[in-house]
Amino acid sequence: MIRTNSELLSYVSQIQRLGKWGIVEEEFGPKNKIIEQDQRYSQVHLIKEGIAKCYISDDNGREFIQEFLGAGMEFGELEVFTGRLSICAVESITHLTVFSFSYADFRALVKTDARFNHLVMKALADKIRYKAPRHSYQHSHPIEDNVLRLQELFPDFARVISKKDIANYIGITVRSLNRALKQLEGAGKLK
Amino acid sequence: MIRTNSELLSYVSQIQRLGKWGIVEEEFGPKNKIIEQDQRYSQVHLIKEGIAKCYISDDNGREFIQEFLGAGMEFGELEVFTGRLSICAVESITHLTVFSFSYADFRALVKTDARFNHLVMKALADKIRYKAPRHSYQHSHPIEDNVLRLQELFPDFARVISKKDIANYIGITVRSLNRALKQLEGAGKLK
DNA sequence: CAATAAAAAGGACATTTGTCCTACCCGTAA
DNA sequence: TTACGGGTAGGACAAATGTCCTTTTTATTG
Repeated sequence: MIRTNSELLSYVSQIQRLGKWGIVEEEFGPKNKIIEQDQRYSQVHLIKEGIAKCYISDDNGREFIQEFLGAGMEFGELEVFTGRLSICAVESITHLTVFSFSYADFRALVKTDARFNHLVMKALADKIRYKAPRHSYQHSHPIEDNVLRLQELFPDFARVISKKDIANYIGITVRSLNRALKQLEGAGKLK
Repeated sequence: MIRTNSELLSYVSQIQRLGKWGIVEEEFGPKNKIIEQDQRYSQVHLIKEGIAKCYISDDNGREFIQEFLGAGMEFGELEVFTGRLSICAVESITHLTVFSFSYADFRALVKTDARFNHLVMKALADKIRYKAPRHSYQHSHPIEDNVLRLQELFPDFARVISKKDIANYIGITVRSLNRALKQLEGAGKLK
């Protein structure tokens, strides 16, 4: 449920320690909007520590959470390749420490460092291969199944992530989430 | 709605004409299952001509269409990077002509040809940036809006793609699709 | 051509889910 | 302290959507 990428994180930490590139460390408190939707930026970020959410808001003001990002996950990297505006907003949930690259450095690394290139490519592929089955599952299974699934993947999700975020992640309303939780409690399948 | 990538197609055509790599051309009739879900393969494909669908089937036998693939779209490439089983099945809709690479050649090209590397990276990024807003839109808009949207993106979708596939693409049943179409006809918003 | 299968259309009903609303608890700022 | 906002919880109702089924149309193939 909360995605991570330890291989990428440790490699980037290593690069950063060398000091050859302008990779800086930044800190954010909780509930900090780091990236807004439909904007242009010039930095790529990689989470060193903490949890953030990446979400799309639609015209009706609803939020649809794409991913919860944990250690080693990048964001803002798509735009380097597509040259277009950001599609997701990213907001810290817990306190967050990130590495930040300029587009120029990120591009240069991708071009000259084969291992970095490969890890970034793999990270993109992983984002795709993770998203598809999740949406498919959500679509074709009742809410209760989805909740149980979360519980398996991340036993104490309820203690870290708000109900609202969980609902937006599953793509339902808080009301429906509560109904499902009630249902599961009654059946003794929860907690 | 039907994704394409002319830049990648023309570059691969060019590479193939050089004959330095073992890129072969293959043909498939309509309704041919080229890739099955949860299998291991050793080839990457790129569509030269025709339309295919890429879909996930869930445990209940329902299909959820991820993308309609047109000229220049790759499939089977994720597994080169992730080393895992296929997540989607791919089936031709029309007659299909594809270029096929062995994993070895694909990997070698990614490693040695900077332009190819960049185009593949961009193609991955595009797959991500395309998928997210679509699912978000589908989720938070009534079916009618989704149908109208398809109509805009691809005016005569109904003549090429079956109702079942369209419904599976939007993530609804055929019954609901018919209801929406009826609704729109009545309001004079269709055709 | 006839036979059969697959796709399309839609009625009737049940269920799920969303919308709207009210209430409660808790932490914080005035 | 009091007032307020945010998160949580759940009742009542309406609307959207799925399920199941029947009929018609269109395409395929022996």
